[in-house]
Amino acid sequence: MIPATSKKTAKAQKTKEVILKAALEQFRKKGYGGTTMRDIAKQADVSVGNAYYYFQSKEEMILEVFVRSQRDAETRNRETCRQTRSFKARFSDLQFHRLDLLSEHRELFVVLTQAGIHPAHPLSPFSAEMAFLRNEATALIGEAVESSDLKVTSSLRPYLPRLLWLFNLAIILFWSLDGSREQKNTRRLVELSLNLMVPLFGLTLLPLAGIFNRRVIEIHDLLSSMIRENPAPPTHRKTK
Amino acid sequence: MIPATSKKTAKAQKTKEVILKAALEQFRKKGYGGTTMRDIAKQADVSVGNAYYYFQSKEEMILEVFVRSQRDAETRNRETCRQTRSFKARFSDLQFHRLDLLSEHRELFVVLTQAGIHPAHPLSPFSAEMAFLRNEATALIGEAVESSDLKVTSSLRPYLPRLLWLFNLAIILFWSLDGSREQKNTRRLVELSLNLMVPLFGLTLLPLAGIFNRRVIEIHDLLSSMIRENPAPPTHRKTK
DNA sequence: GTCTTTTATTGAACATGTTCAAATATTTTT
DNA sequence: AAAAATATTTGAACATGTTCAATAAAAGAC
Repeated sequence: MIPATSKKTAKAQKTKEVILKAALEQFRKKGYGGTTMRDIAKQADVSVGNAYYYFQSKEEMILEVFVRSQRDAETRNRETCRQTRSFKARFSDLQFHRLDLLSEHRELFVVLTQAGIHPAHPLSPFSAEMAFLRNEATALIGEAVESSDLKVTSSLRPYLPRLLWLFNLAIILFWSLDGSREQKNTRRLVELSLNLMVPLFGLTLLPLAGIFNRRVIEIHDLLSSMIRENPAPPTHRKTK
Repeated sequence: MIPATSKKTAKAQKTKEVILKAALEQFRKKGYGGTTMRDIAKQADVSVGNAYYYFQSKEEMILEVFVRSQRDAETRNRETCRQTRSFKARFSDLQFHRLDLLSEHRELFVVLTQAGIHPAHPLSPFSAEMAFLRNEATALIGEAVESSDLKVTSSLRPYLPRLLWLFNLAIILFWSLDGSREQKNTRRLVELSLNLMVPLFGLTLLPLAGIFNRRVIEIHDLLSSMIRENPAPPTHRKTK
């Protein structure tokens, strides 16, 4: 969980929980845009100001959902990794376990994405504030790649986790907009993309592929320059 | 231009112009977020309500800028096409002519992108309302590909304009966030991407590439399913 | 147990995008 | 040119995310 206003009273922690639950219920019932902070406060039986004591903004409530699902996906994915060495299986599982968990809140991720477009926005997946989440996610992907059957040149290998994480972001965006039944289209997109990517990774082993590989790395670096690394690792405080 | 409230008085047209100019000046001076509708109205010396008579929302003012640049890029790109058959040259030019024109308003496109995330939003590049712009842009790319030196299998060729248009969107997003001097990074990204893509397109001619090509087409179709085609061409009305 | 400091809670006030009914100006009809 | 119809303009009112000074509750110090 977010390490902001945490180790206070136990009661406070509970209030936060109540507010979050109220928010989610309202979101589900009336959609994010249709829910006002006053609605949420009323449902949680607290004042509007109190909600702002626990959440920096309406948007930030969404984040909380995401963070929790990340933790959940983590333990679950380790299991899957034990069961199969297939990269495709591992990676799909990683995607879909979480997405299935969150399927009721798909709409919320559109909002999160909108905010996140701007790398400096606290909720952006590229922001310094999100560094911890990003690193967790990237590491998880790294684990999935590590001992898998994926064939790829070793020069590219260190960059894979982050590249796949970026891909992951794109998938989440697509998913959040995917109105097809049970998000069939997202499943299809992941499947198709992997079918395209995995063999291409295999081709990076060819001697002539060197020039391509280098370019992929350069693109990786360029995209990575959007990421704001976490400046202060130990003390967690209000990151306003 | 947008075919909404148009063929009215000449004076009205002028007022719209005045308001738009005022808006842009304020945006440049104080940023999009820092500018209020009241600021704009004051600067344009009209009432707030009047601004809303011409623009459906604050966001829509941004669009107007984009639409105008598109027209401009169009004539200019035709020229370039006459001068070179190199696909890379043509495509880069297409990108950068427009982006250079708009470089003062880079920030605005972040806002546009945020809105556009949702395909149903009127300002989304995927929306029905934007169909005309999208089609213009896609057609322009089509022209650039047509008689160029690009080597690519014929089965993929019909899909290129739209695929490249999607790529184009990604570039614009990157550009709008690119703080490097004179957007050097965006230039680099386009260059690197083309260097990666163009040879890959060449590879689609190989006999073994068929399966890849088919997958690319399937991905294309999937992504295209996000696009809302224009349903009612003639009568334009409030699309709230 | 009382005093002090910290944490939690409140609701009214604020900022700002947007709407709307009414007023004014312009164009069209007769 | 008067009347009718239509287009433009206004500013006050509205909705809603957010802030803030004041208050209450809890925890800690003594």
